[in-house]
Amino acid sequence: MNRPLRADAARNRRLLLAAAADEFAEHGLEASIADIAKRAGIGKGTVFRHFATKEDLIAAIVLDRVEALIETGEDLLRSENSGEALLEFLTAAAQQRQQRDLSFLQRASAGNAEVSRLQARLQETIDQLVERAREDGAVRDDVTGTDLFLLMCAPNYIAGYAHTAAPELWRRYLAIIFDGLRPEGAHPLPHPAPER
Amino acid sequence: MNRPLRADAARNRRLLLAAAADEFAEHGLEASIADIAKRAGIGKGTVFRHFATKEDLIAAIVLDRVEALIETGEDLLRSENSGEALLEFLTAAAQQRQQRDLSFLQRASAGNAEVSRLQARLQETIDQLVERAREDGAVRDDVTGTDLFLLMCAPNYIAGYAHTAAPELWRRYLAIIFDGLRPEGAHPLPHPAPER
DNA sequence: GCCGAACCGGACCGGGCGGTCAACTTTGTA
DNA sequence: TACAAAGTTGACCGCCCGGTCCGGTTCGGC
Repeated sequence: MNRPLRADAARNRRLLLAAAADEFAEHGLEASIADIAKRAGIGKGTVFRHFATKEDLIAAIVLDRVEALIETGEDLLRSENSGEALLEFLTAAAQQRQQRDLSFLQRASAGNAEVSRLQARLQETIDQLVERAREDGAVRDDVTGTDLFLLMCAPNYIAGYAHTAAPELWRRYLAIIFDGLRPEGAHPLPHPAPER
Repeated sequence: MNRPLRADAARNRRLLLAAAADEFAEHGLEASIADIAKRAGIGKGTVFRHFATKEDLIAAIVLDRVEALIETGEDLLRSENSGEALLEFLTAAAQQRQQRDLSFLQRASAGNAEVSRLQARLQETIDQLVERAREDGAVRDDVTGTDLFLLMCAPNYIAGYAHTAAPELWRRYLAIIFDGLRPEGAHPLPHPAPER
């Protein structure tokens, strides 16, 4: 068991994670460790003390965000209207991404075991959200939790091209996609749902 | 006016473009010029003779693909069923992307003037495709050509996570999104369509 | 078949990157 | 307050990348 971090180390860790998120959001995956350190106001060596490699740093950021999403999902699981809840979850996910688009980090940390573990938990939460909505007839019955896990980030991706001009544009595409998920007017799907 | 390329230069140019597309598809934007040259069976210097910078090479690849899409769109503009035509166009776009996902190149070459020009032409083609479908009542009347321009690539993005396991999965999400574009069961959209 | 222009290739350059390390500073505990 | 452990730092390393350059090769008009 590792003892708690020293006060200064804990502070630096927080600064570092925040600065890294900002820097990645601005410059993409190519953001350099040196720039991140400078932004956090710490030395480059300190970065590597906290995270052995750049990949570890990325994984830590992703972990934070996935965790937040799981919490939101679990809260919504306790709400009344299951259809609303699902839509709200998607909205929350999109909002997180809109604030700072770090989707590429998710892809970059795909191999990480910890990230996979937590993402599986997120997947489970989404499964329940969808199952509930489906039973209530709020979404068509041929969509699965895995579908929603994949669809989740699409609105931001679509709106990404006009990000600065219309930062809330993702709402439009979320609505279109959600209409496609409704039972009314649904056409049979040409491809089976993906396995895990 | 530049005279035609010498026979060997023309051949190398073709080899180079093909190899670059493959290499980018496999290794992403970070694919190195040296590797591309090796794959094409030519020297590194030759790459830079054909394209002054890496960005120029990327733009050339993107240009080829956008051109192909414009042609497909213009053909479909002459078909009978406007709704089918739109769906077919989206299918063609997705298929191109599924073969080799080079969406990141599109983003990387966003600044290029030539690319912008051709993309504007593609946009026009899509506008007409959508307008026709809308008049026929095949799609809801609050979606625009710009919407479809943005939505076009979403199915591949969504299916990208399971690319090798289910290469045709994009068809599923294209169908869901297209259901969302239909007039039946459409709910009002919470955000106006983007301008150009 | 000759010859100049076009083309090819790979050694080379400067720069920036991720990551290391050893000297130094801060922390917190006894 | 004394001191060992934990944390910090930035100069430094090796590597690889995009891009240059020039001696050698190939093409094609005459």
